[in-house]
Amino acid sequence: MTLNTGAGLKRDRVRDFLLDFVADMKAGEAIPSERDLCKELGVSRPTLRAAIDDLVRSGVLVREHGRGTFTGPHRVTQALAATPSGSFYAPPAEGHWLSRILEFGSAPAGPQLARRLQLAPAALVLRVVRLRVVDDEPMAIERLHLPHVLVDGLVPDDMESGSFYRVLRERFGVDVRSAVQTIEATVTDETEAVLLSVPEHFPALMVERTTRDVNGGIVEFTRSIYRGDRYRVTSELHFDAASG
Amino acid sequence: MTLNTGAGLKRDRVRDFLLDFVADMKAGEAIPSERDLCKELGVSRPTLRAAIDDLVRSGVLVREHGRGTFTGPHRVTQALAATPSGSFYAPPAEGHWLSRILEFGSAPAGPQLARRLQLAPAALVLRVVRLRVVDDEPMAIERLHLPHVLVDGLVPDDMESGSFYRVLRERFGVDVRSAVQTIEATVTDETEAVLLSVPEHFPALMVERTTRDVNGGIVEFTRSIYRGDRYRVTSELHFDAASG
DNA sequence: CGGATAGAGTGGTCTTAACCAGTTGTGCCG
DNA sequence: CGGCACAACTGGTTAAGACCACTCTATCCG
Repeated sequence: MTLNTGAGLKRDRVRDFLLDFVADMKAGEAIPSERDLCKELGVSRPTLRAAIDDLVRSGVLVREHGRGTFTGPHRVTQALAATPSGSFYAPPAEGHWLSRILEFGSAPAGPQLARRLQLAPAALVLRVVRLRVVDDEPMAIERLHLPHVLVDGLVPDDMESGSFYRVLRERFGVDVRSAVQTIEATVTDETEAVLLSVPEHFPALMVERTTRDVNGGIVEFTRSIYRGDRYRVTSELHFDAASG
Repeated sequence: MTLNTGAGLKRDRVRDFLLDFVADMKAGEAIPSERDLCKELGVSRPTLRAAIDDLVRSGVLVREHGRGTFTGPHRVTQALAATPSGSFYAPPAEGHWLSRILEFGSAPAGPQLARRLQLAPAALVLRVVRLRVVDDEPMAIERLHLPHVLVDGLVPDDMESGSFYRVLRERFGVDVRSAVQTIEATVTDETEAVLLSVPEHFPALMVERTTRDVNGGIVEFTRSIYRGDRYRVTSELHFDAASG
């Protein structure tokens, strides 16, 4: 029982260790006590607890005061799914999706993007604008921004079809782990209306997403506009006893 | 500068203090440094940071390494993920929330609602329409529907302030466990526009939520309209190795 | 005068060390 | 034999301090 070699935050290494540890267990089984795990792994209890907190938040583990910590009921956690596809990230099952690349090129990040991607303002950023089309009907405009160093050699073809995240993993060794996503209501402006074939000021969802890899590094910042009449977001929430 | 009297967790008292503190500030303004706040409030840095963590998760504050901690963009941000403290059901953190009850009464479910609530069409359903107001500004219209048998004796006052879900638990023994939520883009109709003090056809989010208790029984079905300029939804996604 | 640099201040991470609060099993006492 | 109390777990909260990484600014040197 030992941690991986010293890359990244200790808390994340502990979390990953626990993920492996839990992988072979049945649902509802108890893991060792926090104090035991601290001794085994050679970390302090706050660090260990921070790692467990992550896994509790994502539903992998469940704590019970005075009894112990147990593996969660359902093992795979997919917190948020978007119709019609099922997932924001998996290639949609329903309909025939295509992407039309409208823009593809690198430029210095500038102050705003630098902040979003946690890069130096002068660092190169790959900017891709693509129109997503389902069954010949325009569905969304995605504006992706990725640190150029991560994806040197990426070509427009890579983004025309299939899973972009698979390309990232297999060709560039970038392993997407988590994302924070913000959704808000908006209406289309003139350009967006034309691209999406809807009237100007048509209801739409603006989705901003920041994606991170296994080490917590930022992989992409994306701002997308989805047609309001064709797109909805579904999510499932879970609470523990303490929730007010 | 001092904390409230000693009820509840210190971390939560610090968080509430910061909420009050931040209430009078403009968007993007800096709060005092962590070390200064510790001295002022007489708490340790881990405790102070735990409180700030909550507010960062719910979008009230934004941290910038090496620069400081700042108030978030002036919007109400609601975390979709259920976090230990800033849950979906707690009144959102920023500003002073009130409810104005517009409608409150029971009637037979009818075919549509019966299906949503899994009741007989003749079963009584409590219907509540309330306008949610933040800092004197209308924010959302909520239309709640609950099986009447679950909440017999509920009065409008119960929904004017505080946590409705706490009332459910403490007074009616209903223990909320999970919810499925759907978000889509829309624009306000005439009635909604008047209530929300925005123009007709203004961008808005429609949120439908079905809530279940610990036994899987349906507790409520709610359809709400939120002002698009003041409301956003944030969620955190996690993937395991298999995600493509 | 301008650019490099050192220092002060910021948040970020981790450790050690208590003590509090539930749960459970065991053993004593009635 | 049965019930109650205590002891030994469990997770929950807070403290105090050290050190790292990043940002900004003011000063010094060319």
